[in-house]
Amino acid sequence: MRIGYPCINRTIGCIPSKTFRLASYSDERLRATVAANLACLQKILQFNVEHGLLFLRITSNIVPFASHKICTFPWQEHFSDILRELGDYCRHHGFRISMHPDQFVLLNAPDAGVLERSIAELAYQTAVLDLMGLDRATKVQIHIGGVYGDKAASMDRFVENYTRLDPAIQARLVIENDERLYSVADCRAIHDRTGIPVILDTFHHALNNQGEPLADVLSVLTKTWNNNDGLPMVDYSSQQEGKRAGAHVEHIVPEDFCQFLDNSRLYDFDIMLEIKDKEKSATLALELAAGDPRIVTRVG
DNA sequence: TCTGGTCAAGGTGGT
DNA sequence: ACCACCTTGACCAGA
Repeated sequence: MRIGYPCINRTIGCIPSKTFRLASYSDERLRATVAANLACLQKILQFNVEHGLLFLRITSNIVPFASHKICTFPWQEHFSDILRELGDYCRHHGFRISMHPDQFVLLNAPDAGVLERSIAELAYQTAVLDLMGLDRATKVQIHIGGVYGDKAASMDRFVENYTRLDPAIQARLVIENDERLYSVADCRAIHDRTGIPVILDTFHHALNNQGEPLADVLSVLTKTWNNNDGLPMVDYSSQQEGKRAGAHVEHIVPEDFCQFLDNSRLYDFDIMLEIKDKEKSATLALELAAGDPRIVTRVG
C-alpha cells in the first residue's frame, strides 16, 4: 500500500501543470512550458520519495495541447531523455504514478468527433507513460462516460470502442465508478465483458451504490486486477461539511480515514487521496497508517 | 502588480 | 435557457 495525491504539490513552490492560451500557441512556448513542467514534476517526485509518499497522479497538462491538432511540435522525441530519466527514477524507488484524463474523454460518446478527440487524448497520456518506460501497472483511469438517454446502449458502445483501441492504450486503461451515472456494479459489468480493471472511488461509491459494504466491494474489485496490472488502486476522499454533496474535503478527516483503513484491512491496494490540501493530508495519512502492515514508504 | 473574465474539449443536474 | 461542476486553477488583458 502506497499513499499518494493528485497532480499538484502546494509545498515546494512550482506547478507541473503550467499552460497557456490556445491563441498564444507556438512551438517555442510549448517547448519551454513542457520543460518547466517536467522539471517541476521531478521535484515533486523527489519530495514524495523523501516523505514516503510513493504514489502520484500526473497532471494531464504536463504537455499542454498534446492531443490538439495545433500541436505539431515533436515533444515525444524532444523530451524522450528526460521522460526516460523520470521513469527510471520511479522504477528505482518503487514509485507508482498514474494519470486521469479529464471529463472531455468519453470513450462511449455517440459523436464521432468527441470519440476521436478522446482517443487522441488517451494516446497522448499513454505515450507519456510509455516514454517513461513504465510497465503496464502504470495506469490511465477514466470514467465510463455519459448515459445519453440509454445506459445499456452506452455501456455497449463503451465495450465496442474499447475493443478497437490500440493495445498500448488498452494495457493501461482502468475504469472508475462515478458519483452519479456508473456505479461499482456497472464498472464490474464492463470488466466482465472486457477484462478492464476497476478502480474503486470510495467517495463516489458512498454517493452512488446498491448498498454494498466497502469490504464486499473491495473483495470483488481487487480481483479485477491481475499480476501485470500491479496492486489495485483506490481513490479516497470524504465529504466537505456544509458544501454540496460530492465536494471533496479540504483536509483529511482522521477518524474517517482510520475507519476506512480498518474496514479495508483484508485487502492491499494503493491509495490516491483526493483531498484539496494534497501532500499535507497525504503526510498525515501516512502517520495515521503507521503500524499498518500494508504500508510501504521506501523500496530498496 | 493586481484582478476579474475567461479558458480546447462534454454531459449532467439543479436553478 | 443558463450555470456550476468535474481529478487539478492558471492565463492574460487591462487597470
